[in-house]
Amino acid sequence: MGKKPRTAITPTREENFPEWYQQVIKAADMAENSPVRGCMIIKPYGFALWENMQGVFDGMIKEHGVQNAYFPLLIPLEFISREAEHVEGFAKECAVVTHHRLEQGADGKLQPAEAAKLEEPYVIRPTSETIIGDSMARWIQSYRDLPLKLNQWCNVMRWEMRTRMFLRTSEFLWQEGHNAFETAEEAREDSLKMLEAYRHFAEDYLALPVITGEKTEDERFPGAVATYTIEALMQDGKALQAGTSHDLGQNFSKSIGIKFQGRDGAEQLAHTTSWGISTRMIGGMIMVHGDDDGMIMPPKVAPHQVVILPMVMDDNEEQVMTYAQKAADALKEKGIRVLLDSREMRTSDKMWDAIKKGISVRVEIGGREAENGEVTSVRRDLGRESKSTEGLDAFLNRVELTLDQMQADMLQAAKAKRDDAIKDVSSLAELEAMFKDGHPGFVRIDAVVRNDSDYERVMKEYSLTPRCLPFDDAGKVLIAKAY
RNA sequence: CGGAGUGUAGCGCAGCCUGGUAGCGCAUCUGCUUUGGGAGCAGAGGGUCGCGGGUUCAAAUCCUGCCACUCCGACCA
Repeated sequence: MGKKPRTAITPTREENFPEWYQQVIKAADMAENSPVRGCMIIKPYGFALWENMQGVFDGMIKEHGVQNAYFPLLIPLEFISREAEHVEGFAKECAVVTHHRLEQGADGKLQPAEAAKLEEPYVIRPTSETIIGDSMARWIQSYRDLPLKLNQWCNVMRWEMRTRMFLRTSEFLWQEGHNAFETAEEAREDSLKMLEAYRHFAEDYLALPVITGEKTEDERFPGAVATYTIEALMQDGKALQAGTSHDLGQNFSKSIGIKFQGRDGAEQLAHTTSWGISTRMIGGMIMVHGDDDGMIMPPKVAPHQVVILPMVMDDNEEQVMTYAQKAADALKEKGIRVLLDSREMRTSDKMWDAIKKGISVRVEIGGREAENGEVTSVRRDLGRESKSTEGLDAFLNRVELTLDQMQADMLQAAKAKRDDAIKDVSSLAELEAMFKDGHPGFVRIDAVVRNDSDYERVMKEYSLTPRCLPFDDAGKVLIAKAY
């Protein structure tokens, strides 16, 4: 068999990172472009990943006392205009619904019916602060109604100029949490708590190392008092904002009227927060974990944690399949998400399919294994070097450990790469030289650099943005190119 | 919205400069042989060449208008 070392994905990351990214998504069968500009079709394998992510995070927020609810897709135009900065921030990317009926035009083609023009247009939600706030204003009467913590899993739409699958699409899936509190301290604390939930989720489930910090004023969410972020670093050296939480102070309460009677009997405005993560995180996982053979799924959220490939010959099909089924059942019994790949395909094709999809552990079962009660397994992140054969029971006993180890190793590897790509500099000139030299990654510098008269020029020239004021390095700012 | 590029079979591309029967690789289907890291041979199916005008006996090819997508910027999760 021809076995020249070939990568499953062309081009390689080195050759053309953006193209590699697209090809990984295609090869793993996660998503494809849609007939609608800027939107994507999430295919079953990609959606399975999202569902697992949802499942984990949904559990986490419920432990924080958050309740799920659902608010409408359409928002009255007037709602959006309530908060001044909010309008400013979103007006230019809102899709607007203006009619409620179609009719045949003179040319026989369907068109919006003039007679069915809406008096007040609706906006397709770019985010739901205003419409949820409207409900909160009615639901909250007394300090006894607080805190109120709501979340919804939904789609939102922002008319983006330039889209990229998962990273930036006009329509995307996310969760948006909206909490209301009695005091400013509680709201501030809450926004930091939700950020910590994001960090925990990203690092301990997606194996994405992130830096937590606060956004600078210019990067703040429209209408927020403070915006907090988790920033991840992709393999090409660009940063990705993977989740944000906002302390909205009383800005939205004031403009929407979320008032309550306080303990002293006086009327007060609630303090609110909002926080969200989206399908964008999937893009981050691809760009942090993927290699030149495709996706690598962190075991904790992998759609399939183990794939079993039966190596069937003409004379042993029944024996091998029976044994493979037994192994699959035993794994399922342990709560492992296992896929027995019994499709009628060449085994080598199934193998590459499993590799490109990034299935965490691959198990090969052929005549030898069936005969001896063994399994042969390989970890996706380590490749064929990690191939080993052992008794089925021994494998079953350690499989959870193996998955945990892989999860930990993936985070560790990503962290090492990330830390390597953070450079400290002490002047703007040094920073400029760094990026002029093509530095891939973060540069850490005294936050006062932002007062430098030449700061704007340098940032613009190298398309840099301040990613955050990291909590772990007071007085510093992290600067990088970003998605 | 600027700059660049690409639209030809499911996917990736050649053909265009110099107009003349629409091709290649992979995938698909059939048969046989194979089978532990991308199998071999033989055969088969599959196309309004992005869309509309124009030039011409003749257009994937030349002219022209439009559309879509991708990349790089500006904007943003």
